[in-house]
Amino acid sequence: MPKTYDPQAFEQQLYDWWEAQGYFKPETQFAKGLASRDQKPFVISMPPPNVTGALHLGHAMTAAVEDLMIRYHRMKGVPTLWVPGTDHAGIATQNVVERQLAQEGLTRHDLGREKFIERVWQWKEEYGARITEQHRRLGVSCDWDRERFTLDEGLSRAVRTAFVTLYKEGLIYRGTYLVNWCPRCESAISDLEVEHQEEDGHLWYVRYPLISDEWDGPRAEWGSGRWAEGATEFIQVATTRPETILGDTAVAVHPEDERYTQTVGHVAVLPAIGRRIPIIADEAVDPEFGTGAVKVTPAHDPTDYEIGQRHGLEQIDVMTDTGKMNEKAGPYAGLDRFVCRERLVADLEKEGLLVKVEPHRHAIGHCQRCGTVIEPRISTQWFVKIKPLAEKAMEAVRDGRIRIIPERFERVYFNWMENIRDWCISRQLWWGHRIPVWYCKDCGGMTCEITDPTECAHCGSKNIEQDPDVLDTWFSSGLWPFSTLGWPEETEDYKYFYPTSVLETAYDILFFWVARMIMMGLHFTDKPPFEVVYLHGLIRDAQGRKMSKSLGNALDPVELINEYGCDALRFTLMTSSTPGNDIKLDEKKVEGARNFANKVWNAARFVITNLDDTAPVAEMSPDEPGLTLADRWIISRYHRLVSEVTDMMESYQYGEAGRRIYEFLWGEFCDWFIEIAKIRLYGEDDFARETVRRVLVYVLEHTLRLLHPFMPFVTEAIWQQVPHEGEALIIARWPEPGPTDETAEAQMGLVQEIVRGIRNARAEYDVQPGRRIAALINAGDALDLLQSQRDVLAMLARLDPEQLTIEESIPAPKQAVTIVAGQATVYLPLAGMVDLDAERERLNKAMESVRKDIARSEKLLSNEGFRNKAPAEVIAREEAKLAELKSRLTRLKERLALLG
RNA sequence: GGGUGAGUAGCUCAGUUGGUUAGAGCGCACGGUUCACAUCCGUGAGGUCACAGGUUCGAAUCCUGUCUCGCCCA
Repeated sequence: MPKTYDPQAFEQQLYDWWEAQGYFKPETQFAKGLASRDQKPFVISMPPPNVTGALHLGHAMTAAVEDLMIRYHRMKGVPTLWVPGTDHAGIATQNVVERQLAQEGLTRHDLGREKFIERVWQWKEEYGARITEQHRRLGVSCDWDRERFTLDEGLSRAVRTAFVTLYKEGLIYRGTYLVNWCPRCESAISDLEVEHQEEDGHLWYVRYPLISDEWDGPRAEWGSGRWAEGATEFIQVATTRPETILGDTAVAVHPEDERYTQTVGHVAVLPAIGRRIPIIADEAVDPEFGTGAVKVTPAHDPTDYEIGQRHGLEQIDVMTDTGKMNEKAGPYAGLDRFVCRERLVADLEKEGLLVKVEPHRHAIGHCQRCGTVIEPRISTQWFVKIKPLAEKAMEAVRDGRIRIIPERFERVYFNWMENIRDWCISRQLWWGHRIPVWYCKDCGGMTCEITDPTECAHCGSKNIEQDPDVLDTWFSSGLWPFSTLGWPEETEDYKYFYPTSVLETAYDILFFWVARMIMMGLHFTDKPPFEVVYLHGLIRDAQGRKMSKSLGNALDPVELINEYGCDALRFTLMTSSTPGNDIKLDEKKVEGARNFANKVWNAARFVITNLDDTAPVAEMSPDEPGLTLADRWIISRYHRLVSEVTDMMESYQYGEAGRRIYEFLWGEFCDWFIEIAKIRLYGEDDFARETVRRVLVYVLEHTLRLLHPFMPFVTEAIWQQVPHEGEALIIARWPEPGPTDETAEAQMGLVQEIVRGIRNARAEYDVQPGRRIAALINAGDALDLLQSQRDVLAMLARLDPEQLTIEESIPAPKQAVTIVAGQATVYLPLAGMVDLDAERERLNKAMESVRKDIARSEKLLSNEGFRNKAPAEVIAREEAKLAELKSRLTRLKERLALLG
């Protein structure tokens, strides 16, 4: 093994080998007898990354968590399947390809629908392959033979089936409603795809002239400055979007607003357009806002839309698909909506109709994909009637058939589900699943079928045309857990692997994706699509900002892997947070994880180079004869680790599990056990040497198994070199907890305390690091124990074995440093180095701290309530602690007295 | 406006049924070329667990309120 850990040297190679061996496939488990078909499988559908570009750290996070779950279950001997795939990502992908075209000076219209789609497929082939390659670098052990793409034939059939079914059930309908329109994407989008941002805007106060006995309407041209000449009465409204004035069809006030009681029923003249619009009363108006009178634009505002519905107002869409003003906008037709805003405001001012402008902060909706300001707009679209689906979806979580981790997200889920609104699923795009509805040009009927119809279902006319629109990407993603397994066909995979086990993803797509999968899954398969939803947090930069390309703070997972190795990245992602919490990723952490990998690498190198045909060690117990204290201790600690880590894995505490393994390997196995092992490895006793080798092999080989789901590559690479049974760590069995030895753990604790005490004293007294010093150990009850650990103490504390005295009771030498450790008292006669004053001060400080602890402990123990109510175990522990402290204090006192 | 998360060492974070002296990594200080590892080893400093009440024998942990920051929804 090379001296330094170099992940580049083996990661790729190991991955190829694993894949070639078929280890990622459940069939291999069956073939090798590692699992059987009678068992309930563990299944994850991988959230399909968009084929828009490259993977980011969020994908790395998903990969790390899911691969950990998959590897853990595979090692547990459970049939395990992880289905990978990619998403066509309608708007996003169409956008990137359009951007690419724009660089060639082309638009998608220049190419035409067919050519454009070809172009997007080219993109998909290129980037889909790249994503797959990157996924492999992340070490994902998914079944690539089952890889799917949302536009695959099978998945397209699933989409068709789903649509047609919902259509025939009356849960999909077409209608003209107010939708969110993105003028840049030239498409409707769903409520979820609108991102609201607080922004500084303005509130324009405008007055509309009222028709009266004195004034029956404008006599001059708009823009002449005399348009409202002669008008005597006005109603004042306030708006944040003046351009929508052009589509106003009423002015509304609150019915109980006395200021306007007289005005209701009058008629106003709409500026610029000259349309006569009524003053109406409606409960929805907030009398506190602005002037208490609001302009009503049913075609461009959600509230106004509803008011319009109640009052039968005309809906006038004044814009085009691209956000320009249309012919309904009168003099402003052809202008961009924001240019129109400026012009109109200027003209209103000129006509004396602009009363004032106030700064105003409000939330503005933006397109999630391109950032363009959303225009609420009347449009004919397809919708899913969602309430019936949502009811069932809530029930599944409420009754525990689906569990969300962390649990708090269940409330978020309910909250959203309860207030859910119909889902607009049609998109005016070219890239995606075409809506399977054909319109008859003769009878006007709609034909909706799974297979393309050739004639109208109503009149038999051949003169039919398919709806040009495509479906929201999330409509197909919603079917993912079952469509990837073959649904609507009753395939073997579908029957065996569905429903899946865990759906793991970032919490930001809980609504977009998870909720929809639950709704669709329950509706179409009658089963919850998964049992557990595990949500991880978002990756942020070291300053806590969301990583983004525009900020330039996005770390590329592949670059990190190149620099630190995949294992380091994955270990960092797994151990840096708890479920549902965001991670501020600092490259320093990745470096630390890389160092850990290096540590494990070198520990293994040490073990391996010190073996001599040592056989694999399947089992070991602390009570096996011939073991030393250190052996019993490390075996016991290891068994405890297995038990704790397994519990944590079962309860989704992966981060904590990873940290425990880290602490064990570095802080116990390397820092203590390996050091102690050297005594026997470098000694003359063959039996002792062979024993310690066996312990080293046993603990190392099995701890690698625990670490494997966190750091798959380095563990496999090492494991292959360590004596073991079986062909690969990836399919090795997860260890079972074995017996522990509390006595050994306690005794080793004393040894460690003594060693630390001596090291501390050496450091404080500036003893040369290499110098072997004398020590007198007053062992008390621990005499046998400490005598048996002479070599260990001498080695770890750098004591001179010739001058190491361990007795039950030793009179203290005057010129010595005193260390009180557990039942033992250690004297270091550092000739000529001990400053008596300094030593007195040291002892006094120690006494002070002990006295404080004694006081606290005594107070607690003398408390009636504590004695009566605390568990006996806690009381006993406290009593033991107090006794220990008292003995410690006595010894410190004696020592101080001796110093005079 | 509603909901929700966070506030623990200089920084980033652990701390899952309330129970020893609240931990880690990084950073910092001091010291180290011993044959696994300087991607390392040893030692150390550093915290009134945001604040105020409450429940309890006992609270970082449970409850109430307040403040600051973030996110989601409207």
